[in-house]
Amino acid sequence: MAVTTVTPPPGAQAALRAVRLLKLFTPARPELLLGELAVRAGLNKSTAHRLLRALQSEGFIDRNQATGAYCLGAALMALGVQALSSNTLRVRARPFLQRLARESGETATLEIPVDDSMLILDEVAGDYVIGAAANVGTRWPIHATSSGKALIAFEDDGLRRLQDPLPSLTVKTVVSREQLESQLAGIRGKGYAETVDELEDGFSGIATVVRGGMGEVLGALSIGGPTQRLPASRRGRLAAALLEAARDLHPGQ
Amino acid sequence: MAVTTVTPPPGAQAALRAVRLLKLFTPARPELLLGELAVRAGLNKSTAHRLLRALQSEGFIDRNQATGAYCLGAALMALGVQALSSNTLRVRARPFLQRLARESGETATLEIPVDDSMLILDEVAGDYVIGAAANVGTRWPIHATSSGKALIAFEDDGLRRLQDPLPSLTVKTVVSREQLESQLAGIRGKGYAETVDELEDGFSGIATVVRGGMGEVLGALSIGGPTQRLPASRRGRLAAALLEAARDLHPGQ
DNA sequence: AGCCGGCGATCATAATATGAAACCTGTATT
DNA sequence: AATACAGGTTTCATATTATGATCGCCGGCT
Repeated sequence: MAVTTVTPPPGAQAALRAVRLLKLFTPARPELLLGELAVRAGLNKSTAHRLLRALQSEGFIDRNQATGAYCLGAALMALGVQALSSNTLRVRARPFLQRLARESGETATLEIPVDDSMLILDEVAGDYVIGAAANVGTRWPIHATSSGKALIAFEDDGLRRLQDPLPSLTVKTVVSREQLESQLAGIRGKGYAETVDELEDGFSGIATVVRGGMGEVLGALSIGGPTQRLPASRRGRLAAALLEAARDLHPGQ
Repeated sequence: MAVTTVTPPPGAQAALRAVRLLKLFTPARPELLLGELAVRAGLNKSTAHRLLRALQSEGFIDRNQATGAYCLGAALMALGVQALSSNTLRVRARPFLQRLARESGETATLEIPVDDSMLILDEVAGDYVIGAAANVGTRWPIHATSSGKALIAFEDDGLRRLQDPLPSLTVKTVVSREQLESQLAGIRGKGYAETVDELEDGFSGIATVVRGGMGEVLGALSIGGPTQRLPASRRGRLAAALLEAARDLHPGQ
């Protein structure tokens, strides 16, 4: 819920390196070899090995017994899910998500920024399966999501989060930084952002930011669904409900 | 999937300390102050502070803007869920869980050990809601679960995992180490373990271990439900299906 | 106003992490 | 079968990096 980016601290190099090793594991590369890890983290093989051992001894890293490859460990799964379920914003936002999903019939999500992506903290589906939250924990690039655009529009120095170059996910994805920046004023004016076929062909969404007690941007509420069910007119109507929810969710008075 | 416990490594003190700081956060204490963290981790306040900053800069730690209290961060949520969903055992076990749940009508789970507890890696409910996996990511004490008992019975030096003293969850919980150890031979003989009202009053379960390619114990498959629906006779019958599933799940032909 | 509890910064000290090199082990290659 | 290779693991001298006692700071409480 950082309103300010925390300064990279001195005197904790080893801890930082260990964390960065963990972050090298992605859904696309769930298993990595020592050499790869060392190169990607910019570490000496010995150093990487030592840190990985430490992480392994705590269960944050595990190894494929057969291949010897490193992968993320069970303790990390436990801690991650725990972090998710004990998140106060998530708990507070739940009823609002339910209401948004019920009233719109579409899927409502709560998302927060993680590095250069938006993480789905919670999700309530609309007309389909109730209770299913299949996408909780997944991440999407900031520049292609409505929630991400809302975030960089309203957060101080939000643009710092954008990766370079902006990856293209569909033919509609905005990959020019200038073009993206030119949308921000409009988003600030309306109070919400939109994505139409930019993330995935046939998917549209709208989103607005959620603020904390000090007015700092914590994340975003969003509603999303099939593009053909969400023309501009309907997006505009749903946005009103979204803005109301975000306002009511705000703690400060 | 450690068949051997990894030796606590030298030369990675800072990384270890950082990880241990993270582990101080529990569902019961999701927010902690610097002082508490330092004391519980056995660290100097300065050291704890420095490490926390490093973790915060990477999004593993976050702070409650209002109170200043430390809590687990968003990057950890993302990484934890990612670890969960990219777990190969989980993917492989899924169809077996579904079959067990369908055939028994009860809830089937896949669990793995994390420190002194069993973590629910995946879950398929039986007759009730399909697809709901409400308990994935939660942990239970090893000594009170059928999966935990199966684990310590079949794993080399499994007893090392037991905490001391054994906490009591219900009046039936086995809290004597000797009594627990005396059950292990029986479990090894039958091939599966049971828990009856030991974890929660009215809940019973059976479990057997899952092994990896090298014969090492990876975790446990279990079936659980209301005690009144699961008398000894039925538990025995279900155990056969459980053992078969565990055998078929085994990779090494 | 003044106090108090908690967080954050500083800095001399030495403990700790570092990485080059050598070693080992199992797998492909000739 | 012998050899080369690719990856993992261990070692150890070096100095970089982490450490923690102390002090300063800020914001709430009385």
